[in-house]
Amino acid sequence: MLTAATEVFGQRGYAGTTTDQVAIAAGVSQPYVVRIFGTKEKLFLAVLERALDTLMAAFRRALAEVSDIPVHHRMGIAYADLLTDRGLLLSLMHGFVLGSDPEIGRVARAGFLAVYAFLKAEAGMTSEVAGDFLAHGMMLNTLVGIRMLDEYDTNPDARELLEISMPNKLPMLRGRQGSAQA
Amino acid sequence: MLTAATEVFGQRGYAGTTTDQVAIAAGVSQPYVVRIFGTKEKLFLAVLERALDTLMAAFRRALAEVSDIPVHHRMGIAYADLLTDRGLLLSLMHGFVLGSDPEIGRVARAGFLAVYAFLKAEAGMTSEVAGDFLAHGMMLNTLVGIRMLDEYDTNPDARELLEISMPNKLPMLRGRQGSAQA
DNA sequence: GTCTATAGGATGATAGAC
DNA sequence: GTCTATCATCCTATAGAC
Repeated sequence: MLTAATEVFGQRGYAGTTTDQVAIAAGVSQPYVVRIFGTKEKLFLAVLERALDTLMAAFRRALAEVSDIPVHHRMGIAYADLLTDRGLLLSLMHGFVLGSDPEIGRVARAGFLAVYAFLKAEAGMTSEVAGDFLAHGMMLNTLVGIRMLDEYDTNPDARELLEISMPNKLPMLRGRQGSAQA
Repeated sequence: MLTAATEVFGQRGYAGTTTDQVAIAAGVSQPYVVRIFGTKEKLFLAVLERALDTLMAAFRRALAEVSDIPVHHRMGIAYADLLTDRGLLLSLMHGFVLGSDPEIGRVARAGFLAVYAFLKAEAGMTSEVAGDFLAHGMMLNTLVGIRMLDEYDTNPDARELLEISMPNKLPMLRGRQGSAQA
């Protein structure tokens, strides 16, 4: 049910999603969704928290890996791999731009800062490198959210932008165009 | 009325904004807002188009300037200056993550690609530099949307992140904390 | 645990007066 | 041009049965 909610919220945003859409995606009744999570807002907060936990776990795993690929690059791959968890990065992104909402904003800021702190303290990045890393993460989120993949075949600039922003990830993503989306 | 709508949409997003909130912000009646723009969606599209026009105009102006500051840097300043137009960058950002909506997605993708094309063709950036430029733009949008400024005084990481991402812009922004937001 | 039925409130849009 | 009144729909949440 959380994963179903993640997918729908990722696609339509917090306000744009109805508890009924989540219920249908999860194969349960609408009142049951509300019964389990209390309110729609609590459901979204649960989605955000699971997304942040998943993200941090992926980063820790990438950091612990023994490999000759530089840490910085491994973390980028780990981030892009999260695209397979449909709606996860986009739900986060929707949370990030809703900072004006008291509860959502609090969780979003705390999560964002936790990632930044992790990149510096544990992954050993400088402030500048961590900032660049996050910037490219936000770019990737945006490209997915804006569905730039839809223009891959028809617009050379779109293709170029995608290839710059997520090399190695495109074959996987292009295999599932048209459907729900990441 | 468009500027009022821009501010509200920037803060609450497309679905999270009611035509009544826009009407109040503009000092008119709710039916009048609908009467003028036809539908809420058309209103949002008008906001997006104005934002994109304003953005491109700012870039062209920065490009035409005679200065010893490198073009690349001038464009960054021009972008950050758009923060004074409340809600403009955030309305754009909300549009960007709604790529799944047929109409909004179409306008958002076209606008994003137009900016990318401009950066390469007219500002003379390489694909990589243009990609980096856009990435940092998305980062700035995110930091504003998440209201990272609210943590400036209490969280050293937040402060650091803001200073990395928008040097020279903080004094201006900090002068209007707590109110609506950019 | 999960459903059906439904209340209660908001919201986008229309009609029509001034 | 702009408003008041209002409808119809949608949506979150609750009540209560199985």
